[in-house]
Amino acid sequence: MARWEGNTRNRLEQAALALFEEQGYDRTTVAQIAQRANLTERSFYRWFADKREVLFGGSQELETEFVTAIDAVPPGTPALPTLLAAFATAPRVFRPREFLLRRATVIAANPPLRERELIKLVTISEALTTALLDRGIGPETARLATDLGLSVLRLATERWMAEEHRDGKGFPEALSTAAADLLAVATSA
Amino acid sequence: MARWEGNTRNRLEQAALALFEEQGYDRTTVAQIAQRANLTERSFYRWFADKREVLFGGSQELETEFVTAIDAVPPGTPALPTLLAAFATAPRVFRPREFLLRRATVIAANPPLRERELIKLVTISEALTTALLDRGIGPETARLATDLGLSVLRLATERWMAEEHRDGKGFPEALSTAAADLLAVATSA
DNA sequence: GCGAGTGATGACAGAAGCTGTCGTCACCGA
DNA sequence: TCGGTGACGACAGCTTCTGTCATCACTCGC
Repeated sequence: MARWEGNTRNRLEQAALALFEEQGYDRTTVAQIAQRANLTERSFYRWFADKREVLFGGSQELETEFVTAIDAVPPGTPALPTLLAAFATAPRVFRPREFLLRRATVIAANPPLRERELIKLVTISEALTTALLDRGIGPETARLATDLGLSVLRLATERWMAEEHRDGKGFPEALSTAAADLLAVATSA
Repeated sequence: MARWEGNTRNRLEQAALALFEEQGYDRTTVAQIAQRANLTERSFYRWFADKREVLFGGSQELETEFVTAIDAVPPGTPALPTLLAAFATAPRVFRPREFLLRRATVIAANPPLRERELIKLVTISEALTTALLDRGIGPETARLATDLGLSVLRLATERWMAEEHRDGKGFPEALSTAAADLLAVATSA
């Protein structure tokens, strides 16, 4: 095996994504992933806790990014506006868009990967709630605001992805629009 | 092995929950569960797709219950009120409360089980959205309303569980209160 | 009653996921 | 130049999950 090539983690991620696309998630063995990255199966598990985790490396960074953005919002801002302001700033999207799309396709097609994605989302959700707590917002309010914020974020992102866009242009507007739509649904009693 | 005892599925569920409590989820093997239920490991997999699934047998019934309740709401009712009305009626809670509490404790302590719980929730969420769609509600509105409704349901349930209660008394009120709190957070821009 | 069909089960084999352990080798600092 | 450190390979082994086939209990039609 060719050792010390560097970039080990990224090599494994790329190999895994490619193989999942080529032959499907469940018909791909960890040994195959490792082999394509010039490693052994055992080494794969030194970089990732399990086979699913190889597609979720950026989760931690995203969480940090969001929390940092929240901390940068002017004090005294209400909970939901705080989250929306943070969302508008944060998405510098670390990974190339193409990678994210390929990744999303693979995840959507495989229940085990969807499960992992959901728990990553919950983890981020809990981090957001905690960040709001640190700003003096009450627990239940923080929790509700997080639910609302993530709902808005998803709708805005879906609409955003459906159109042609460059950079982050227009994303804050998409957030505002989605927030207004949510409010309309909430008040149409 | 003692065959044909009947109630096989339930025997496996009870054995699994007990063992998870006694020695933890990951230190319990499927073979042990099967043995306590007077079965072999292979038979376990004839009743449940995998080790996690043994704790989520009632998920399908709950989904059906909710969807049925939605269909019973008067036509023309807005999306969110429809969901809340359905939630207020549906929780006849099939399983004994004690079982649900033990189950919740085990799930909360084990990430693999949390993952499974999340995807079950998403499945129910999708069913709710579809049920709203069938009532002529637009896709995005249905989705937003489902997000809102589940957020309200969770808050109401948490508060509900924290107090002393008999039957379903007061649960509709808890839903109303939670909905009002959500609205307050949504509008406090 | 009695034989064929049906369904649940046991027994066995085996692939793949995941972990523990130990020795090896490249790199780094003193 | 030498010992420490960290990444890696090589095994061994347990567990999860699946495929396959024989067996046994129950049912239904005759």
